[in-house]
Amino acid sequence: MSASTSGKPDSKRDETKTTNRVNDTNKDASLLHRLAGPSSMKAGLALDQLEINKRIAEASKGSKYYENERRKDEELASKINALLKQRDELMAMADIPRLEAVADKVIAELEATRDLSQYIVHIDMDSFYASVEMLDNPSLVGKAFGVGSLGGVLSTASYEARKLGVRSGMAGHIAKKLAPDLIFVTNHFSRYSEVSGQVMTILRRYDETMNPVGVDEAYLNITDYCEANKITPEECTENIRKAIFQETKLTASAGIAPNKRKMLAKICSERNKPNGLFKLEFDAQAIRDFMKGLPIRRIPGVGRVTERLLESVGIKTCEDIYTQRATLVLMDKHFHMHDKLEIYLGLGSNVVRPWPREARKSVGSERTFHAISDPARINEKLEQVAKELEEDMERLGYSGHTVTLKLKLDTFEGNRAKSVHRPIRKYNELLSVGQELLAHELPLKLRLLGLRVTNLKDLRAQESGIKRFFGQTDDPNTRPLKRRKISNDKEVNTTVVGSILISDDEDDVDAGTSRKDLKRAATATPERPRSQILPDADVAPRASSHEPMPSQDTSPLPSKRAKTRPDHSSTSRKKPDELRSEQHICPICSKTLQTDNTGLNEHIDWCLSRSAILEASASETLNAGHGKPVSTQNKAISKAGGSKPKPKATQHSKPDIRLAWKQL
DNA sequence: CGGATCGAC
DNA sequence: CTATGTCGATCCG
Ligand SMILES: Nc1ncnc2c1ncn2[C@H]1C[C@H](O)[C@@H](COP(=O)(O)OP(=O)(O)OP(=O)(O)O)O1
Ligand SMILES: [Mg+2]
Ligand SMILES: [Mg+2]
Repeated sequence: MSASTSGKPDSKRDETKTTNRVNDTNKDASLLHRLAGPSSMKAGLALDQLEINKRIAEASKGSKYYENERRKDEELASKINALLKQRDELMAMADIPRLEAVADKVIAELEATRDLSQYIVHIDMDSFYASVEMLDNPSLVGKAFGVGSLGGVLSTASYEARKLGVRSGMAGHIAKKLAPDLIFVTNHFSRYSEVSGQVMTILRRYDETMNPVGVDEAYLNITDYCEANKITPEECTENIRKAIFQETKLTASAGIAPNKRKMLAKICSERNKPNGLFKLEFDAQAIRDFMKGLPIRRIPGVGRVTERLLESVGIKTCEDIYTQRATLVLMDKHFHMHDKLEIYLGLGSNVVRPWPREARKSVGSERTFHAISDPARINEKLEQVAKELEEDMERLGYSGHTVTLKLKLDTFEGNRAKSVHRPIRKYNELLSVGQELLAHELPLKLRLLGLRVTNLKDLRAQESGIKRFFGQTDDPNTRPLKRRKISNDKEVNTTVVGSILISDDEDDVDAGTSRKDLKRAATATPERPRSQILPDADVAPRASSHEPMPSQDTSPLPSKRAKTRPDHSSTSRKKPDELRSEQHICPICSKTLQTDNTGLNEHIDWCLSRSAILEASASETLNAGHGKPVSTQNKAISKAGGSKPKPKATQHSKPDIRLAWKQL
């Protein structure tokens, strides 16, 4: 049961299966597994993994961090026990063949939606931060080093260091135990940002709508490019990798597949990590075979906790998803059958597009320091955080309406957060709100303080409708972007009449600007009392304009793209891609529904139990309107009275008791 | 809607 | 002795 909120060392990536098998049921083994995360790469390492885990456990023992992890691990374990108990009860009564039939039907329908027409490429730079560091300091080449600090956490590590078990997210001192000769190199975020900009610029040449994900990776749809230039996807991708290498001297790995996120292309790019390419065969059967052997943990979105949950019901590889489909149907609420079946089939979205500014939902800043309880000193930390946050908000061009305070006790546990509403923009506002929230919690010993603003207002967005004289501070290609919900604000135009607008703007990435910042050190040592003046430390993960990219594909924006992708759009229209918009097709009864997600789920629940009860035969006939055009889509502008305008039908909070009774 | 969890880079 | 920072999604009540 590995778990824990705080980031564990990067695991994922491991082939040589999870060695321990005998100890697997052992509590210690699970905790150990979580602390370390499977690592190892190719063969060779398998043997060492147990030893590595052991050393990590030894080094961790006794620390508060470790104790907190252990606590979480136990919580998860009991959660799983409860889940299994429920499953056993349900399975005892269930008509398994029927449940499997339900899943099989969904599988058949999903298979029918498979779209192999697009060439989606995922590009990911190799050990990015580490590679940039080697670029700037060639003497590091061939050495085992980590980027970060002893006493801090590592952002990443060189491949030589990885061979010894060192990973992203690993505490420096733990890494040192694994690799006594490990070299520590400090982060240079603005450099990474700069290089990232170069890479992204190259990628855009192959696909304007290229979709960056973080600083070192991106998705591209090269279908048009290949067509126009009469080259194969492999050639195109190799050209891309060559261009990146020639222009930046860095290597990247790539994956080519018919869909991206959550699936194939991304998985393929990791297939042969160091400087390689992997293209999946564009054939339904080949894809299904490819998926079969994959450990579910390799699926983006499946982390330690989910892995544990699935493993508890016998699902370790994607093939097991099929074997255990009855359980998935039965406990859909917990296991999301639909998503899992898509994974089993290797299906996924093939929509690639950049992230619009309006998609940002929050801006925050937080900081870890050696635990303190003195209110005055805590307040200083709050001031720092507030100041940094104001700078970021200014730089990014947002103001916000709600602020939440984040705290972490010296025990690592009990992260707590509160929030307040009120228009926020400047430092003093952030600080005073933060102080209010903090005061309410105070007698505490803290190791972290953070502030985050949500309910953002985009200060650079063209004024809704009428005024938009000011230069385009945004994407040069933005056209008549879809208007959002106009200002439904009650509060009339905040301060800032046009004047202040466009303060600095500078545009996207702060491209190597004269950033003399010496601010927070993400991966660096947590707060060095005195001295510690790293004149260079440009440390600070800049949140460049575009970078987040949630799994959701069905994003708002209408496609304004001039270039058209042949079928693509029409093809994918076949199925509701993911299921988020408004129209859905029930996977059980195939009816088209006009409803939101929860409405759809409710319908499916109803539909499942219905069809089970009434024998498959009658399935078609009865379908009283469910999934009806879902009531009013009230935008709920009325916050005045009881904000409960929605009748919200009966909520069967009953978990999975749907198909509980067996057929009779 | 706020808070806690999970996941990712 | 020692364990980051930033952000999105989802579920629960
Ligand atoms: N947990 C983390 N905390 C802070 N920074 C991180 C973390 N994980 C990754 N990063 C940063 C450093 C990485 O170089 C960069 C890109 O991540 P990622 O692509 O996952 O690994 P990587 O590029 O270092 O190695 P790989 O060759 O496996 O891709 O993001
Ligand atoms: Mg990478
Ligand atoms: Mg990456």
